Amino acid sequence: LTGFSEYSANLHDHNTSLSLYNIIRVHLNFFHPQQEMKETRTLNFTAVSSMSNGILQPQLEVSASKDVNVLPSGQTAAAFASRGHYFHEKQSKLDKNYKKNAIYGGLDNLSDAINVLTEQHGNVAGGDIAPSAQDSNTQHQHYHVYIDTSVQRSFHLKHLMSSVFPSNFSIHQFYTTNKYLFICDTSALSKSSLQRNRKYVDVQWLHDSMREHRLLPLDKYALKRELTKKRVSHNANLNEFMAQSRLHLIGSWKYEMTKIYLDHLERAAEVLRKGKKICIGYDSLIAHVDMDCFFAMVSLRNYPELKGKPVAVSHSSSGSGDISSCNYIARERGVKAGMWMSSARKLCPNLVTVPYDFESYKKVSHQVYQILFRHCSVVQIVSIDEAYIDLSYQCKNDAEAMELITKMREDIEKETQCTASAGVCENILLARMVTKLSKPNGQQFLTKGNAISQLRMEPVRSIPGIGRALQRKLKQNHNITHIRDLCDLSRSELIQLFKEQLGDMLYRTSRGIDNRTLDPLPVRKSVHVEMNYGHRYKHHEEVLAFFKKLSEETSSRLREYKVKGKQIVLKLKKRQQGAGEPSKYMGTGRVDSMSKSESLADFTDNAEIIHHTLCQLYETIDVHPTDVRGLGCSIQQLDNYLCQDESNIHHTILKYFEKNDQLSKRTNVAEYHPQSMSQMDTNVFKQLPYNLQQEVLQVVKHKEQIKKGSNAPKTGSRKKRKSLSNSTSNQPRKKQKLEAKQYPLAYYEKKKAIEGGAYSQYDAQTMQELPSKMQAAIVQALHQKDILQKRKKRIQETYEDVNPLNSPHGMHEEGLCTLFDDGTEKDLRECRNAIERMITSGWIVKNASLFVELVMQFIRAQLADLMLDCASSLYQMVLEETKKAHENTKDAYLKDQLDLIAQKVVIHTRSLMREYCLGDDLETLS
DNA sequence: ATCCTCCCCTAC
DNA sequence: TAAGGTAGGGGAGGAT
Ligand SMILES: Nc1ccn([C@H]2C[C@H](O)[C@@H](COP(=O)(O)OP(=O)(O)OP(=O)(O)O)O2)c(=O)n1
Ligand SMILES: [Mg+2]
Ligand SMILES: [Mg+2]
Repeated sequence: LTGFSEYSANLHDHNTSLSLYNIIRVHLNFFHPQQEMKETRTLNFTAVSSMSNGILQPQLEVSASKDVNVLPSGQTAAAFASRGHYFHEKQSKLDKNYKKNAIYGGLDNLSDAINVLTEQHGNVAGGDIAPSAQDSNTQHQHYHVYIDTSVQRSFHLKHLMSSVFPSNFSIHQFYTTNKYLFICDTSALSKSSLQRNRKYVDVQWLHDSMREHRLLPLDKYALKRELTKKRVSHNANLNEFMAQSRLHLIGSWKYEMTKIYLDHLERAAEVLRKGKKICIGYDSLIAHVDMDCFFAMVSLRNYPELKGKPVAVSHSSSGSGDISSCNYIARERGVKAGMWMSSARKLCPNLVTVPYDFESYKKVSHQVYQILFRHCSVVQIVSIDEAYIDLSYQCKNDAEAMELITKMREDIEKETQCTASAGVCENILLARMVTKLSKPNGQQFLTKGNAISQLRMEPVRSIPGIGRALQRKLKQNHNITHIRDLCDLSRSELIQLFKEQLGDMLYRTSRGIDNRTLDPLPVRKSVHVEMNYGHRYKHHEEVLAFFKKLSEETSSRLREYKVKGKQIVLKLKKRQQGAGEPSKYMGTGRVDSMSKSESLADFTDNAEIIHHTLCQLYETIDVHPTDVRGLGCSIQQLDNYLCQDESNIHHTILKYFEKNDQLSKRTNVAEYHPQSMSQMDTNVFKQLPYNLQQEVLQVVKHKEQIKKGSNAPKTGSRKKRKSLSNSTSNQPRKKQKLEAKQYPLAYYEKKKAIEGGAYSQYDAQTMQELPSKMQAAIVQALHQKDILQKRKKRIQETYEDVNPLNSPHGMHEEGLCTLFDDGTEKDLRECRNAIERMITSGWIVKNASLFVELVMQFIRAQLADLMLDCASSLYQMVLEETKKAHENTKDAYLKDQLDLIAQKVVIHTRSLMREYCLGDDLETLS
């Protein structure tokens, strides 16, 4: 202390040093009144007040047995250096309001470190309390107390002193928040700076305590109740909310990581594309790695003393705070993620809560992925704490796979002090389910058969894809609770009960069938920003003000992700009729969710446009501002999605104009932006000849009228909408004008009639009016678009619809898939086998049209890629196989079906050939 | 038959 | 007090 006072003299900010001196004395007296301080140790701390370079590190001869925090001095120095004349100003400011400048951290006891949180509003203080990045000049800064984790471990901050609390000052990162005591100068207390869960005490308490050499009782110094009284409404702020939201973190992490590890993931995709598996005896070897109770484990590293106790991660230690994750001791008592603290407490009264440590979650996640990428080439990022690995490309057998997994799990534990579990099996689905069986801190390889037999006993809920609702539906309607119950039903029975899609899903998952490949490079299809928390408004203006923030956030994310979108969706949650204030603090309670969307003419990432659209959409929703419980914005139809192909289509038309220079007159009518223009590209529109523009506009206006007639009284709820649209349906309907007469383009007409799809979006009359060259250009564009759509679908169907037919008979979809995936390296024999088995298994009888569709898609794909010989082989093969089967069977029905199939294939192929201008003769194909 | 809009479900 | 987000799959029902 003596040493300290000497240093004090060196501190320009005398008050800071004095206060430091005082608070340390208080603690010395209180915690160690008799203790002799013979030993001298060094306690470093930083006080940011210096004129020289912003940093002083006075040494204080008091006890500090553990390492103490040294603030990132580089940062501070830089911050101050950049300000130049700043210090002169600061000096006078400090002189003027000397009491108002400091926020100090105190000591819990002397063996703990001290973090000194100095500074007033608006300036960086040694990295400890920092305004979040952006607007450092404005009033509205966000402060986060940041404490280095190495310190946090042994650091219990007990007292925070300040005369000035930033309005959104938060100390959530500390061990437990409700112990804090804020020592404030009442005069400086602003209403907005109060945090209702804390006790506030006048600064006089400190002075008196020092005089008496002991900590005095607090009651007398407690600040008046009206000052600490709660504010009526809080209205969470979007940025602050996102900073605290665990769901925001885990929801945005996948694409964040994808961006960071793009190189690795591209290489992974390349390996998959080459398809050179080296595993023997298995179709695939897939590993799934998932961290054990991730948030809980990471947070617990800061509290080694809590080992062995039931621990949950939550913002609050009671009430309606969500549990994000909990350790396995707590799970034994039934505590689960997503549960509220109050219910968890009932199950487990001695549950301990630890606060979130978002930075560490991100850091550990990185460490884990670095380990995975270090050892593996094909990794798919699933979430903040899990990944799939395709080991088929680097392990010959399961033993090698497990050896690699062991190594990686060891590395993970060594480098992060957190454990992971892993499952290895023959496909993605089973790998994931085996992981669950192996938790916590375990690993396992199971053959497909073993995995399935073990999983039979698990509840249906353990199947990924079966959640709350489906579990309930299965139980209530069919008394199905376990996977084995699903296995008792055949595929056709399941499809009968649950329709094609769901029935098939249940069939496949219950049997452990899954032939998806890893997808390491996901393409974003939408961008969402949502906040369903903290909305309590009185006036529409407040809602609109939130839209401002919302659209800014959305726009900034779009720009960050480098995408623009065409469709803007407003999402709104409205208090349900009769629902009172929800039991979750600032929560939504019972609500009706609704959404409204608008399609723009152009791709946008512009905040104003988004804001404007949101406000417009909001007007169409009938809601009182007091009932708004959740607001969100989502952007769809992004320009990264199929963008190349779509721009090609545009280019086709634009090129036409460029080449032929037929841009005679132009108009400015493009300023007219009704909804129905959304399907058009304004750039193209602007370049159209004048008369054509007029014509297009006419059609557009007509559409508008129709829309208005039927659209006006819509509301959000499905029931209402239904009845309303019934009541409007007797109004005169469109049809009359769009009735087609005769199209000059027989080709186009036929396409539209037969194909629908891309072709049906265009108005025949308009087409008719176009110059013939342009017609040709458009038809070409339509054709391209059509192929694209088909191809997209084809990809989906290959994996979803083909699967069922291989089901109990083994994995013979491979044949079709190889042919489809890579026409040049096809194995026709396998393909032939696949077809043969489709026929012999009887599948083909029930799915004749699907089969034809499938075959035609493959042929079309080959033709589109100009793989004529490939198309020809497939065409012939199908005919041969059906013929062969026809001869070999006595089943008349099957014969009929086979005939039909062959016929259809011939017809479709012929029309395909015409489409590709390959002539009429099927022999030319060969 | 397919598109479009709105909605529900699921995983983390 | 508390921070109930994000993204994708898929279905219903009306429109085209
Ligand atoms: N409802 C949920 C589910 C998950 N998470 C977060 C916390 C989890 O730690 C993390 C990872 O989710 P997991 O499903 O992998 O769960 P854990 O890792 O916590 O436990 P397990 O050992 O079962 O994987 O995501 C969350 O905040 N809220
Ligand atoms: Mg986990
Ligand atoms: Mg996980």
